[in-house]
Amino acid sequence: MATGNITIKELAKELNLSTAAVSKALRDSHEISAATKERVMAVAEKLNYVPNPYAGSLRHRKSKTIAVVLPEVADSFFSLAINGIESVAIEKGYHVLLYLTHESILREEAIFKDLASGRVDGVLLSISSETDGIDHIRSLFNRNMPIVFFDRTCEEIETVKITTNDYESGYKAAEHLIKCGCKRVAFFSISNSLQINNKRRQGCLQACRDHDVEEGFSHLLLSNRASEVNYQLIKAEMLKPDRPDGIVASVEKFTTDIYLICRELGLGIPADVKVVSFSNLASVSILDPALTTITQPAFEMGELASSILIKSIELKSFALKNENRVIPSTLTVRASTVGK
Amino acid sequence: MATGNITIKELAKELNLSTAAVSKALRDSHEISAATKERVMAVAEKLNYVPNPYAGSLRHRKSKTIAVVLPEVADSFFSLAINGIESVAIEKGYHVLLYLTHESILREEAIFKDLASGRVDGVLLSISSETDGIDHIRSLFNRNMPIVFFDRTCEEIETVKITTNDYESGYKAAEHLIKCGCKRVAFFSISNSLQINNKRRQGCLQACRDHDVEEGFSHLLLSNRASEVNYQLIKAEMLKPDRPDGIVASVEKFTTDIYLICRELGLGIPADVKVVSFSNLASVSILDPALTTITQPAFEMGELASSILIKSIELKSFALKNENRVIPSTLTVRASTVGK
DNA sequence: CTTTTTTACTAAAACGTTTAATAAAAAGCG
DNA sequence: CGCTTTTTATTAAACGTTTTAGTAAAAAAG
Repeated sequence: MATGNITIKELAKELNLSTAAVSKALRDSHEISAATKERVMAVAEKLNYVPNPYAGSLRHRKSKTIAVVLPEVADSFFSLAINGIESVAIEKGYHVLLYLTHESILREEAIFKDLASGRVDGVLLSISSETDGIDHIRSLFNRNMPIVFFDRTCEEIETVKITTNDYESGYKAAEHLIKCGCKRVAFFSISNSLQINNKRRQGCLQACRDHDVEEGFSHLLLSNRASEVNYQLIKAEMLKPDRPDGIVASVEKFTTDIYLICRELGLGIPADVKVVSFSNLASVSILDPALTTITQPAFEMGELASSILIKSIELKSFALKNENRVIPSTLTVRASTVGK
Repeated sequence: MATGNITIKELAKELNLSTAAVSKALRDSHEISAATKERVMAVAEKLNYVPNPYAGSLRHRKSKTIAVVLPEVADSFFSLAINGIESVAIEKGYHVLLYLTHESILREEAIFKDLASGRVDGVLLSISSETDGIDHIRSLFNRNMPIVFFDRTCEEIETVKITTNDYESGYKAAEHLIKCGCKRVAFFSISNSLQINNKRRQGCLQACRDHDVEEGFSHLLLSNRASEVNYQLIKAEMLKPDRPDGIVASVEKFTTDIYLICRELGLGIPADVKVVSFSNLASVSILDPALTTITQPAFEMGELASSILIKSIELKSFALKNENRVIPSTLTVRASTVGK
């Protein structure tokens, strides 16, 4: 509502020029003499002229804006990713519209419907854990909207996907547990439909197979919403006679529940249960015990996603290929898997 | 770049109507017959018509968009706040443009200059720790841009400010330490210019005064950028002969360094040093030792800020008063301040 | 059966830009 | 000096909406 803004028309009147001349002068067109340009610039500066972005967008059919569609920003992974995305975007003169699905496919669909309006020039997407159908995504994609996935991808859409090496990370995590002596490895995740979870799970499973502890492998599906429910689910799991002695947590926030439950049940970490979690929290090293983690390159993934998307928007020659760009995660061993 | 979008003109041609009629039908105007409305709706649905937001914004001089200007989204406070902001915004049909200053006043100024374009209808702001001058903010505010502060406010601008009870929280934190036996309370923060820090510091100081340990009070100013620098600064502080025996950390992320340094120096928490931190991390209860915290109502602050801003945008009668809206924080005592 | 009102629509202007087409003046050239 | 080219500007249309003002036809009123 910053009304009363100065417009090109007013500049033109002030300068006794046509609006076209003013517009061209401001964009440093060769059609305008140096003298006139200076006059225009001076007055524009003086009157604090700032061009109306919507007029420009309407004219150009470009908004210099990208949408970032995420499940949530509670997770430290997404926080860091946003920092990366925004850094690149602002540097390239793009604006960032943030949309949160809160893990709801309905919200995701509503957002995608709106995005068909041409509000943005491209979309950065990490799908919700509920998302199974992809019609809403395909529909936008088919309208020639550039879409780049990151982290939580969608295989079916033929575009660039930025991920970390989820299969290998899952494998490494489970293998690490096994090498530390675990026989019953459990994988805790939030979804069966997310590719990212399946890959991690398969990695875990394969590690168990390769080390002959396949029958000990289990998969616990948790909710990404209510924390109390998860507490009970995890507790029930840990009360089973064949409870896991090693846990790979696919989501950072499960860690707190796992630790508290083990404490409640008198299970020692790492003595009775060893835990490794996908996490980007800085505080993992001061947990009790310090947490062994798989750290995703969150910031870098955001940066890469953002820069590829913007490149594809600006260079029509640079089409988005159906391609996986993988930035590896790192396993950092801490006290939750080794030691007394 | 979602070009080739269907427009009202095309609908009009398809329907043998004027664009005006189509526009009115879509907005359910009484000037259009029920029968025609139905025809229009049907065709709009069939052709997947989505109105061009920029055309509408241009016409209405409203964008249905708000800007959220933050230092960073690394902190869990801001993560939660964003969730609150976005929830309210999307519910009221608003879009959220996210801008990060990365604690740089230059970026903040650049962002504010751009916002003068009328790109957004209002601004939600938490200023950078570098911000001392406020010309850029006042300039936009004077152009009648609704601005609502949250968390890191700016007293000088006469508008609504959403904060928590920073003074009391600082007071309570320090008082708690003193009651636990601390004689030398230190306050760790990132800025001397931020109101929020001054209030917390003054709260701490007053608590020390009221309990006759004023001479033990100190204030350590840290950087919000480089973590290594802070590590050294904190370490130096803890190596002093009159090192603090109680720490109030104004920023969540200092905790990791504090814990690690105490460990390195052989200082026990809480035996030798007691720590309380402003923090919204869920994992504080599983730290070693569990961290006593002041928890800010981050989500609620975001919600309130967002809803007040949008209300003021929509109701011209609802002007933004120079008013402090305070949602109290809660002190949660854990092992870092009590126990062996 | 005329006059007035209501209904249902259309034409045109406007929001603030950019740009294609055009024109006038200046400069270059033989 | 005439011709072409270049420079510098203008006019008008366009981007996709909404809205104001206007109008023809139908309905209601008298």
